[in-house]
Amino acid sequence: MSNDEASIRRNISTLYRYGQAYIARRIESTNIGSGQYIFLTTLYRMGGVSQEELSCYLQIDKGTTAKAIKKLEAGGYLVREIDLKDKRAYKIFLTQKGLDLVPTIQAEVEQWEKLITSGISDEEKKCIERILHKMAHNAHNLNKSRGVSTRE
Amino acid sequence: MSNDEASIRRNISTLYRYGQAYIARRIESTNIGSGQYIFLTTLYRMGGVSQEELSCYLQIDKGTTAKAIKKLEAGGYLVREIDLKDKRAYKIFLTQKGLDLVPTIQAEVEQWEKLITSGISDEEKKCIERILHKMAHNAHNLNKSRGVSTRE
DNA sequence: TAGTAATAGTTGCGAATGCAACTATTACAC
DNA sequence: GTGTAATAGTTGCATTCGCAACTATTACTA
Repeated sequence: MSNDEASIRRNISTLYRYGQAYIARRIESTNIGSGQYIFLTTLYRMGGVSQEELSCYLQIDKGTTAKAIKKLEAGGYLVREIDLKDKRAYKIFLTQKGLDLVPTIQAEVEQWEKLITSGISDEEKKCIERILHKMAHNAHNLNKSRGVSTRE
Repeated sequence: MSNDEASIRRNISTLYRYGQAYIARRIESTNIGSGQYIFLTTLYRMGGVSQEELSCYLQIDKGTTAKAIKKLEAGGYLVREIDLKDKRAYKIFLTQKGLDLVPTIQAEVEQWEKLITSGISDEEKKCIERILHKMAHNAHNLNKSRGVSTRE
């Protein structure tokens, strides 16, 4: 207990905060912030989804999603079409401007991962990817089983 | 394309956000938020340090530290004494109220780590602790080498 | 010793985020 | 069908956080 530097939670915090700052700096020439790029890269692979689906997939609050999508739409990076099968929802598509930007962003994200995994073997990288995914999954399940008493 | 769900950065983000929310819920009966508890637990082990030392050790911006310490002082969890050897700095100590609360917070943090590492072997846990620490270290060095140079 | 650097801390600003309350639409009872 | 519950999205509020500009003190240097 004396040495806290191996704490999972503390290193997660450091990596998250530094990662956000890194991406923000690297794409600051666009008007896209660290809170929006993840939606662009996700929509690149999953065009036509709704905000609800984005929120669920990325495990991000739907209010946060709404604000990010709003900014990206204002910036001309995506468009929203009302889903005619469910008029509450939108179907979201990247514009050409959005599509053009994604490779740049992806390169920055890959560069970040490369930098922080410097000195870490491919095997260890596989290991950490697998375990991080499992931990995130645990965290998500934990959250689901909380509070909402009517379901699950 | 490539499945993005193993992305280090995405799972780090999920774990950070869910972790913050978990701790906030678990200690909401106190008036301590998820942005302050880390200072309490750190001061428990390192009493008498300055805000600068806290910022450096936790790798948190000194402005953020100042605000957290201010709240904790207002709540009566710690006191600040001017360092007579350097009148710019304070030496920070937990009060009895602060000391009494730390075990409760530590228990919640340990419970969180236990919950998210459910189904993960001790060996894997050691592995992830070591690699996360290394990645956080890389991130920190990256940040250091940025500001020093004048270019970019 | 005077003048400049660096350092410790504070504060204001803005971004990212979650939560809760709200509207509008859809789904499901009956 | 009517009424209630669930769902998609919006918005306001509060918290966390980093950055930059600022003050006060200390360290360094010429």
